[in-house]
Amino acid sequence: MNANAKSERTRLSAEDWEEAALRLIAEQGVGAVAVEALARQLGVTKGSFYWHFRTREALVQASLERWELYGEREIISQIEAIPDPRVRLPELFRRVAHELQPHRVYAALLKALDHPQVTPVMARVSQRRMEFLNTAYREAGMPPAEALNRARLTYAAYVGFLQLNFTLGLPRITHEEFDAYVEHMIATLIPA
Amino acid sequence: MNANAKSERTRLSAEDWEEAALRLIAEQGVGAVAVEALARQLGVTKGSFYWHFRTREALVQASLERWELYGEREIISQIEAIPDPRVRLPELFRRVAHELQPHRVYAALLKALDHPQVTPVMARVSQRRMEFLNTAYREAGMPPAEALNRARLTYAAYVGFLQLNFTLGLPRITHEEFDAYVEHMIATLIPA
DNA sequence: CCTCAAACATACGCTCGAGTATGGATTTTG
DNA sequence: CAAAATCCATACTCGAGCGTATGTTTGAGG
Repeated sequence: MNANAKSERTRLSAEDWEEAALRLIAEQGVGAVAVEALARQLGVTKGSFYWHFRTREALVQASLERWELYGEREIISQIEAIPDPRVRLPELFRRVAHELQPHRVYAALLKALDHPQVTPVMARVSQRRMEFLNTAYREAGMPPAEALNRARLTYAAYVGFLQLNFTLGLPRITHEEFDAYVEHMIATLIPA
Repeated sequence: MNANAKSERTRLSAEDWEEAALRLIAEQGVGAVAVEALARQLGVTKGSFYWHFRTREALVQASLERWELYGEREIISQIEAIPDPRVRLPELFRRVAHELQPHRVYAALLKALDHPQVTPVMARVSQRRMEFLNTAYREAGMPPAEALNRARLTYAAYVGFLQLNFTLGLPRITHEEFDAYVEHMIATLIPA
């Protein structure tokens, strides 16, 4: 798709820095985004960075905005294409469960919720997703008041699972056990 | 119970430093534990600190061990005193929901799960709590395989709620709405 | 091929926080 | 009360990381 880590492209653009920063965020968190470290990883020096960005803060900001803008839509639009509302939620659960890769950034940002640049982004993204769940539950036939709470509960379970499994690696779970867990979630949280 | 923040005790002990560190962790996270900042808060200088601890890492370690050791037992022992297993879980949910203060440290540590000193502590604590939930569900009459998954789901919901509400402050929820949410959790996650 | 702006390198200054060295003050104890 | 142990202050070093200043390369258009 584009240049890899080391010395394929001769000149870099601001977008290259932003994507590299996002990779670093996904792997080591927001705090690990250091200018000189990124420069080494891209095969250049600070001199390059400070041409593209005014400050380190600006890079983080641009990366987060980029993530919020381009890193979402896919799954939601796929789910919205499913005609029967009652099939949507189980399908959503299963797909999210088997594509944990794109959630690496989200999991990393969860650990930086107090960061002033991260907070508003995560507030917007989480809010949107919960509202999506909310309408999905209502369209599946659940009364509004209950649907809202169920959406909150579902999303909390998602967030908690990310934390416990992704970062902590707990519980040590096999592939089959995981599938059983997902089905248990579906049976418990989605009305028949 | 003991000396407060500023200048009541003339001499300090290692425990004083550990408790001060835990307060700081609860309020600003593990990353905010800085030696000189803590010293100012306690009304002394670094010279004092490095008599009690060999390094900053040692303080963090001691604080975490202290938290793991003394900071738990209360709620669990209270719940275990309830005779009827079917009443335990709803009671647990309600008490946990209305005593969010002692969970500040846990919520802060969730944001530092990648920290090498935090990881093992959180793994142990979370594992213990999930096993407690597991047996509670089994004693309430749930089949073992289902009970384990339900325990995972419940604890994930707890963790996720901490993150979304505590740190992010989302969703903006009133006291009454919160109670309704807790009852919804009980109705959804606990078998009749 | 020449030029000029974009893209990068090099070398610096600055701040912040951890850790050390050493001496002074304050208890505790024989 | 003297001495020894405990507790703390002051004054440093040192490395990491951000940002700046200024010179150097590269490549696309005239």
